[in-house]
Amino acid sequence: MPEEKTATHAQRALISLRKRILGGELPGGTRLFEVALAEELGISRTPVRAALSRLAEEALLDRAPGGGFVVRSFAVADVVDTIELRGVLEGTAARLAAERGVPKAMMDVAHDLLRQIDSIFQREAFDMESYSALNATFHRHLAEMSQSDVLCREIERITALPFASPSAFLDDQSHQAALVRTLASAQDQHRAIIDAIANREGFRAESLAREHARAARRNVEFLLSHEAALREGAASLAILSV
Amino acid sequence: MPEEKTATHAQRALISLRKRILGGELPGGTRLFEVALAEELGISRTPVRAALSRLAEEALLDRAPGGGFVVRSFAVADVVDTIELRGVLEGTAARLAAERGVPKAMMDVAHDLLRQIDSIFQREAFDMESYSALNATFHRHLAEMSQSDVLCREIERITALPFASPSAFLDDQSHQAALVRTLASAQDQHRAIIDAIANREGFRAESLAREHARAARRNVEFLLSHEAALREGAASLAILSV
DNA sequence: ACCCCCCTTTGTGTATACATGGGCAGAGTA
DNA sequence: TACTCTGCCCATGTATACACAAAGGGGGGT
Repeated sequence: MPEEKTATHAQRALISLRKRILGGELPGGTRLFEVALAEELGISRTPVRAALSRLAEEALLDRAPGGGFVVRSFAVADVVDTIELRGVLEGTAARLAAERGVPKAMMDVAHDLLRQIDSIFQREAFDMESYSALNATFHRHLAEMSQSDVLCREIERITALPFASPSAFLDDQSHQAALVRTLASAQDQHRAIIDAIANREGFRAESLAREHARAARRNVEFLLSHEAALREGAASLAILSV
Repeated sequence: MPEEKTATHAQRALISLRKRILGGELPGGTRLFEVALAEELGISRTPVRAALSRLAEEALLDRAPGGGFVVRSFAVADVVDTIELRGVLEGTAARLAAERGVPKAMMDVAHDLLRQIDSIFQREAFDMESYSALNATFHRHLAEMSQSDVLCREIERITALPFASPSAFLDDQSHQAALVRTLASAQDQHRAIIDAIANREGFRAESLAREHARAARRNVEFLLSHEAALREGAASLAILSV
């Protein structure tokens, strides 16, 4: 077997359960029982509890009133609201960056990331994997430019939800061709946000970052409007309850 | 004080540890050891672990890289940023409420809360405890008017931090007299926010809610500018690292 | 026939013993 | 003196046994 498995049982359980929740195999509302999971995974209850507890931190599980854990339900409205929230938070990061000013070194990194993303568009075959990675890095860097640990932390937290990540629907195989066309304009927005920050235009930076998140929202709504066919290919949406 | 010890050891440990962290008795950066805490509390490691895990969910503890927990450090900048963040989130709630429209029943509750707060100002002796409670209720209701579970959840999460709560510095004994004067204008802002929502003025509602949070920020900055004397009385600030 | 009580089942809470692994100190050597 | 290697120690990881509380079902009483 691929001996890659991480050290502790708790970590393996965490990874395994997370995958099953995100994959929709454990639908929202499912009560998770320690004993059952322990037997299933061939480990004792203790590491299972540890894993469940961490999944609750990740907001994938809710604690049931009398103890125990329940898989959190995500409706379509929740996905939309979460993306909206990411837009608001990234907008705040952009505004704070503009208002507070960004050290030159950090600004250089931002421009470098912009250039790297540009270069992807210039190759013949579009390398979605590289774009997705660079896009994630750019967004992480944008958060850091706010120079607010608190804000970074919350953005990271929200972004950890699979459907709310800035690169959420890029890996989905179903509609890449249609998607690539929209990425060029996303990159224009990236550039505009950095420009606004450089010019200390807080309001403009915030507005642009919010609008940028709307692209992800349109993406979700597009995927969901085409029911089964496209939705099958959208792994990030497997978690949806309805 | 009705000594209402809850059922389980884990809950008692949670409460005890939370109090000690918030009270500054366990300063930021302190590593918490399971065995030591277990002995200290006279219980076994298992419930201690459970309590630590929940404190990590509450963002009062960080998980150390190699396992274990460390008390989170809050600098002044973090307090300011957290309050700013609350303003942003409540602003978003207010905007969404305005954009999406609020059911009449909910709007009635909001107006009723406004009236109840008004009535506090009309008594001779200002009842800070009642004001504090009503203020918290009003802010919770404002979040709910957004009709977004995701947003409510995040607001509640941020608001759980002692210094970020809308009623954070109201209970502090030291400067109540000076404080009461500002509360009347806070109530004006409450009214304006609800008015904006009723008129479906999203931008105005958002701006007002943000500005409203700035009052809390000014409060912190005032308390901190008067060093020891006032800060002693501000229990919410005991957690501060510096 | 209905209701109440008890007993069993099931799930989490807790204690404890043992495993494991990383870091540090001390000794031995170049 | 500096460096490294070894072994101990401490903190967390894991398994397991037992405790306890809640819910459900069956049996007996009225």
